[in-house]
Amino acid sequence: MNYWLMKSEPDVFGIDHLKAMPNKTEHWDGVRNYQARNMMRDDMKKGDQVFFYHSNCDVPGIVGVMEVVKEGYVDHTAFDPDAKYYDPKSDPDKPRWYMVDVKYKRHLKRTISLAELKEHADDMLKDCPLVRKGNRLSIMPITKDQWDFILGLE
DNA sequence: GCCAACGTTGGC
DNA sequence: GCCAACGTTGGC
Repeated sequence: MNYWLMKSEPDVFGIDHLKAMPNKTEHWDGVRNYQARNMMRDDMKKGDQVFFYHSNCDVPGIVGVMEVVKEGYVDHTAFDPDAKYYDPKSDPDKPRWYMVDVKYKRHLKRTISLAELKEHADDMLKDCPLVRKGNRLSIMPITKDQWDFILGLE
């Protein structure tokens, strides 16, 4: 089993939105970055555990846990001219973008803020892109050690 | 294949 | 709202 972190803006789609979905499950559409795409298409497996991270908000940080319930499949919103993340260059015969389905598991007891995580940027989280300046990856792998460490902060 | 220009992300 | 960092685009 692998571990991940996925970012989303709470104003657009936050953890409470996910929890409110039917079956507490939603497809993670709209990712238009190749690195993140590759992870969803190739590496994220059913049962993998995922941190839900809130970005672009008052207190950016990890707010909860979710689980991959459907592995990478074509992000059809790329073909929809009315969709926010429409990509005219993505051809249905040769799709460019993929997504996974994730299911809400739980909120953390408290938000583990980016500021707090950065306190460990030189030791436990040294290799975690999240705490590196200028990081813009919206999906990133988390090692088991990092995962356990972060949950230990809760 | 290089790289400048541009757009986006996301913390602050 | 600002701006640093970085990915993408497109001219050459």
